[in-house]
Amino acid sequence: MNVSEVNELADLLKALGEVNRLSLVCHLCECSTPQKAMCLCECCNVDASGVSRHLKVLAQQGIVSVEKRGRERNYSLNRAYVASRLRVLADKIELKQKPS
Amino acid sequence: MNVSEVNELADLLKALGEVNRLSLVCHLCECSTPQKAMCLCECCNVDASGVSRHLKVLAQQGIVSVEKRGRERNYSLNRAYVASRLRVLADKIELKQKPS
DNA sequence: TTAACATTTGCATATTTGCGCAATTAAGCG
DNA sequence: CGCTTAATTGCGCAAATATGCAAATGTTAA
Repeated sequence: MNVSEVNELADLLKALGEVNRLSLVCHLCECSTPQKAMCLCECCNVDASGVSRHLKVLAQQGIVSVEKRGRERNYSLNRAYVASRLRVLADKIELKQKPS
Repeated sequence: MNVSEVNELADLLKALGEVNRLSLVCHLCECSTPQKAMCLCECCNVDASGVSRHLKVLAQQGIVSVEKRGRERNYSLNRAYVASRLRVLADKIELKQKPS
């Protein structure tokens, strides 16, 4: 794992490693349909602008996807991507990584 | 997943989500034997005190274990623990969590 | 066009975090 | 006992981060 890979992974983990952002992720995790940002305000202790900023960070890391619908935006969790990144690290740590 | 579980997990991810700490983890990952802290200085761009502090954070989160040997301390990665925590999250995200 | 609504952005602030340096503790060795 | 080495801790600083409020943006609907 080279330097830039470590950097990228650290960015992903850092994005997940903030309580309110992780709360957002966990909330989205339990939703089968994309969620409005306003609706997501309830699951963490920040106002709308804070949620907006957190969701932006999550989107930049590819953790969530945004879909514009009129004046609202619907967010959904990129389940496969996030899970795969976490498993790659878990496998590496347990020396189970696939041969390259 | 309740509030305190989210908090704990966020702390773990935050500990992993810093480049130098993740570098330390990745380095330890490739070592079959415990490593001296001094030896670990080389894999990240901080001095001994910085490494010490980073290792402390990792130890507090249970990511690494310390073993005193005379005046030096040997660190090793808690592979099973870290991997399992990452997989639990991955499973949750992909809706594959075990029934409780 | 005006009003209402959803979201984002600018700004100021408070807190956290990472860092190096120097001092300190702790252990081995002459 | 001094001297060296390994590691930690206190301190101060700079940079990053999270937050709320208010203003701005964009969109729908009356």
